[in-house]
Amino acid sequence: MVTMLKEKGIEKSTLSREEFLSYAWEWKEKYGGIILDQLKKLGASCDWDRTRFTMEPELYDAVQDVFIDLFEKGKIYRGIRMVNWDPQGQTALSDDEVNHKEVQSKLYYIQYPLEGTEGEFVTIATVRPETIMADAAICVNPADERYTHLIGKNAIIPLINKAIPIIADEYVSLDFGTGCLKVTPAHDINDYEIGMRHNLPVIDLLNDNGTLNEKAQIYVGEDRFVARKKIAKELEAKGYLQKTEDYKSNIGFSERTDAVVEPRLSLQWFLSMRDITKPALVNVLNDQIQLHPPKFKNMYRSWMENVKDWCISRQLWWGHRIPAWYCPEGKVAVGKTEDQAFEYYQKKYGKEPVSLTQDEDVLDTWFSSWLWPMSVFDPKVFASGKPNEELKYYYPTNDLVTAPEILYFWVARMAMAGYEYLDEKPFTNVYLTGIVRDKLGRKMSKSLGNSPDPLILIKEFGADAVRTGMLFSSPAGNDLLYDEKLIEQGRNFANKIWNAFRLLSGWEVNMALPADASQQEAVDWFGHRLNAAMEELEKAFADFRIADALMILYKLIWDDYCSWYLEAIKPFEGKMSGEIYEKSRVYFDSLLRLLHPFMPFLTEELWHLLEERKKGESLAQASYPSALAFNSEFVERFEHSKLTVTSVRNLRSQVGMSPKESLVLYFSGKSPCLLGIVGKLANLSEILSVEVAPESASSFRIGQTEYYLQLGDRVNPEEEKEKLNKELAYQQGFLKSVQAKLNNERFVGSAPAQVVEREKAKMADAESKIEAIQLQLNKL
RNA sequence: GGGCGCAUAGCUCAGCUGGUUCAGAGCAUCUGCCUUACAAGCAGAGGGUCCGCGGUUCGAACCCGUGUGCGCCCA
Repeated sequence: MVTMLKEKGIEKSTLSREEFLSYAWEWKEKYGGIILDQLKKLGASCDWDRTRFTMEPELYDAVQDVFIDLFEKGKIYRGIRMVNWDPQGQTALSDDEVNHKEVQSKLYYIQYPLEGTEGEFVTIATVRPETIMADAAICVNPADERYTHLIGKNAIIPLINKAIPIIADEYVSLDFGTGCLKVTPAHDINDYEIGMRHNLPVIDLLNDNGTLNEKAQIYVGEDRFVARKKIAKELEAKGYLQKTEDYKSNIGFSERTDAVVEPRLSLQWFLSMRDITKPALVNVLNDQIQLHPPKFKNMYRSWMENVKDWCISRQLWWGHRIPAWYCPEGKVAVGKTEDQAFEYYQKKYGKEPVSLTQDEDVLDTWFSSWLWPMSVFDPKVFASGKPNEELKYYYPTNDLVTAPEILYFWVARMAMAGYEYLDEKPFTNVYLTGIVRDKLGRKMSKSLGNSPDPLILIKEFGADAVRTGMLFSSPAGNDLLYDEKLIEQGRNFANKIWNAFRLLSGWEVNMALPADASQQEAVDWFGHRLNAAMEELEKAFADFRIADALMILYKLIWDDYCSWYLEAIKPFEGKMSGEIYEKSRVYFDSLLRLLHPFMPFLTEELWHLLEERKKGESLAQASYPSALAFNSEFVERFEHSKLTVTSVRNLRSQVGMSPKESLVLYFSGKSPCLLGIVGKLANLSEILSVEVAPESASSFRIGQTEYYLQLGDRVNPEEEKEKLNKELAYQQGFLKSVQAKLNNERFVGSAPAQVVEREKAKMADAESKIEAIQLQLNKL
């Protein structure tokens, strides 16, 4: 907004409030639309008919209703607070309008004589000697033994010879400067707080334009920086200046005028937080409201337990104007309009005001946002006290998704407002996302130029790729590091799914053709696998582990469905069994449904290509599948089969044998392998059970089963021996460590029986493996 | 200065109340493949002092203490 004005060559200071607001609305129309457009392009599934804006008349009214209500309840009051004052622009600045720079300045060590002594003094260190005339006390840490004897005595401010007390307060740091702090309540917020604790007077010695006023007694009318030099000089001349030191300090400069910002006490509006925070804290601690991830609970608590009253007034134009009015004698009336305020005044003070002027300030932006869960449905509820049907239906909502940085500003305050006005939480779950950073971990910022334009990314990679790319790297509550590689991964995933569909839809189907062994096994297995994955998925969603949920689907689709399932059912040549084809389509349909929340565009498109849908039917509204019971033993058999296939492939590639050359696989005893699939995917002509290991065979072991392949003279017996010896050594070492455990009486005595049993099983397993390896070795 | 949190593979992170061969995933890397869905791909492989030190325990990535390095909030 400020940038837009600058581009138009307009200085904010030349505008009236009304003119400024009309520009602000213009900006809002333009950029508010862009944000919504980006969300739509990303495929955000929102109720677009319900977009609302806190500056709409109805919501504006709601904010004022709440201010007036809380004022009448006595929860809103006026109090003193430091604001950033720009003496050149003669205006208060918001924190955003202050630039902090590190500046080389001087630390002055000034001696304050002790009252009633000759030549005794305390020394304080300050960067602002021009404010000594406003000092209200000298403060030391009560634990500082150097000064304990001085507490309760008086010191004399040099040049004006005024006595001030020496007090003790824990705030003072023992190692900064001399350990003595001059307390100047009007010119420093910490000093102000010390002053409040010790009932010290507040002496403001500056005029609006930064010159000294008559309370300074000396150098009246001089600019603060001129006065600083002159006072330092006079202190030195009169022997009060012990020394000066170079000192780096952080100083605020006005963004508008570049003047050094003066901290200044001013009257501001506050909301008392003592009572209103209570239900908002209790109900997070007792999990009525759950934070995800829960590590934020601690932070939330420490903040809520130490919360200070909320300063709700802001020295800005854009925002909800404070509905407070003042008569010339300073009495306050509240009202949304001058007429209402007039009435209020009459009622409260029993007379008519001479005139009323509205407070110039606006309310903190969170003072409207905290009403959002209610005001968006029923802006009148704060005045009426009776929720309408919509609010009753939607409140409280399930989940709030937001950034952890506004957990305090927004989330906590929505909870406060909710309990205050409806006596009910606004939401059950709060999912805290991370901030997007670049891959170097820096925040995205315009000045660094490291923030990508989402619309350009969407154009280049597709919205689904951008969504999944971001989600791959977003564990709850952690920052997500933006890296284009992740978006590429998302795109590749989308591409993979598209190609799976091409394969599926390209088959020539023969409805009469029965399934072969591999196809039948694959169909049976994938049914179980799918449900197992869905169970995991449901758990991940329930725990708000969104990146994990995506990864479960990524692996289910890419590895299980594409790499294993489709390869297992793929006909070598010729036609596809109708039965298998139908089942595969049903599986694909389920996968599309499951993936839809992550990749809405691609899945919607394929879902319609997969079969003719009814008019108006949409995957976005189709039911989401839920897990059914499955046979985990079957899933494990397949895992065993996978390992078998991989081992065969690996042995082949180790000896440089082409995957096209078929082999015979032998195994001893029993094998849980799905023989059809293993035969097909490992390219085996036969799989045979044998009593004794075949001659000159290479072997591998999966679980309890020993497998053999005759790879002929491609295998170097020496290498094979070495491999077996290595394996043997490992197993023997392992056996030894297990035996050591089991021989340890203290282990057997104190570990749970289950754990001991497991160790025994491990021992037996290792023993049988060693036996098998030795048999192998003997053969060689 | 006060408070909260983090440190595990080259990178981003899982690892539930301490106990299976527990050290894992994805990406990246390396090797071999243009195998009629996909080279934006396929098939394999390697890779870690679980930040250092000390303690508790039969047993520690996990619990306690301490040091170091980072991040955030408040001042």
